[in-house]
Amino acid sequence: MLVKNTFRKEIKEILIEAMLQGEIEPGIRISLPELAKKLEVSVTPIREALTQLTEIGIVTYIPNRGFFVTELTKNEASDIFEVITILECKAIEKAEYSNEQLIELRKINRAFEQTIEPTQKLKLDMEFHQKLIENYSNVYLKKIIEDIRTRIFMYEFHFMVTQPIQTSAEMHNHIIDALENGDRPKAKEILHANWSLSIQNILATYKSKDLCD
Amino acid sequence: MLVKNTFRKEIKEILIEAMLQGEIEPGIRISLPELAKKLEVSVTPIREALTQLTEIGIVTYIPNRGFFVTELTKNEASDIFEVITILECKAIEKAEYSNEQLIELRKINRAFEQTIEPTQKLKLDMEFHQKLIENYSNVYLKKIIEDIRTRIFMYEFHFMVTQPIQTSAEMHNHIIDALENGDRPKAKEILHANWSLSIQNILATYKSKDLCD
DNA sequence: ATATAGTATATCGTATACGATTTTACAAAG
DNA sequence: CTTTGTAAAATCGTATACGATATACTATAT
Repeated sequence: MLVKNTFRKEIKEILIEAMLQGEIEPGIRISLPELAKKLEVSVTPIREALTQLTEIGIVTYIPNRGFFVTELTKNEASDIFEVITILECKAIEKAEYSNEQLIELRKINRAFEQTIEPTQKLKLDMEFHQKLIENYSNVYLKKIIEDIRTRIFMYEFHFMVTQPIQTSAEMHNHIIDALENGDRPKAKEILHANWSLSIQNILATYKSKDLCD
Repeated sequence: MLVKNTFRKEIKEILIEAMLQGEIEPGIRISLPELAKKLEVSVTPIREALTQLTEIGIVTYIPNRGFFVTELTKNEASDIFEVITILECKAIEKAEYSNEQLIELRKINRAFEQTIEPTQKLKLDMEFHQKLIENYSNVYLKKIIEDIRTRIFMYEFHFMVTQPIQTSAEMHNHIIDALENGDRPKAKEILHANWSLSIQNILATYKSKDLCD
């Protein structure tokens, strides 16, 4: 089943994908024996993968109790929102955008706008953001963004946060417009609002579900 | 020997401290059997700690060969410089500074200015930066800064980078002045220059030692 | 009926074992 | 002397074992 690369690497990827698919939800404890059985490996590489994921915050470790998928507190929501916003704004400030890329961005956004299936929608939203900073050279910065983005999308999926999609797709279009016009400040401003919208929607859903403070 | 907490957590801390002390230097392979012997534990928690450290970039993993302390490439130097600068600038833009804190900052900086012992000097430089953003509430952002700062100081130690200390201490003082005067843009500008100085010194030392491109 | 204590079970965190891979050492050939 | 090939040793990555801890369940006391 698990071949090539270390199991640890593969398991990490599987876990992240499972979180993005809603198979593993925030708050739950990840059962090492169950996962080991499911993946047909021992708990050793699973533990190693999970300890890695604690480092980026998507998994929380509690001694003697195990690994839990991190729930989002209001404080942390604003914390990560702040970080992703300034870093992604820095990225679009400095990235290069060819015509091909802008066309590709519009294409993704059109698909995003037109899809109604929630999982697909989230995937396209994520894809848009990935494409947006694809050409930015700072690998380190992109990794941080990637980690945060994964978490945000996981929470959106978890709560089936339904963004006002026209608003979000419109924002994406305005970002692309601004980039096309070379108006980086404008693009940043809209991107800031776009992430703000995401986080606010998550927090609004929290309030209605009274889950986590 | 290792009691309380998980071994993994303690080992991670020990490893980071050893890197900051120059006992484990960039580029070397971390021998699991040797470390296990030295710390009187099995390799299991060591591996777990090391896999965590790969996630923040301070350790690099190569399949079947093991864990290495990450060497600094020129690209990565500018990558992490960019990230720490924007994040630390954001932190001082938003942090609160009491009189007590400004006094404490000056105190640390005075010690930094007056010390000649390289290890102690680096520690004080690090302490200054820690105190600088201590009151900023964004825990997530502070962790990212902490991780990067650890790496930078490790490289400074590794190359015994001797900053023009009067310049650096002066910059610190100007930052404090600006904060005292409520001039956050000014403080940010000087902080930016301060980190730029650090990174440039590291890169200059690289060039003279022709180690890593 | 509820609370507490004791026991059984499941899981966690680490140690040890073992096959796979890499590194090192040494011998043979050019 | 240098290069190549082979064997031995060391290490890596994962599986398994086991004592420690947490959780679940049962019995007893109030």
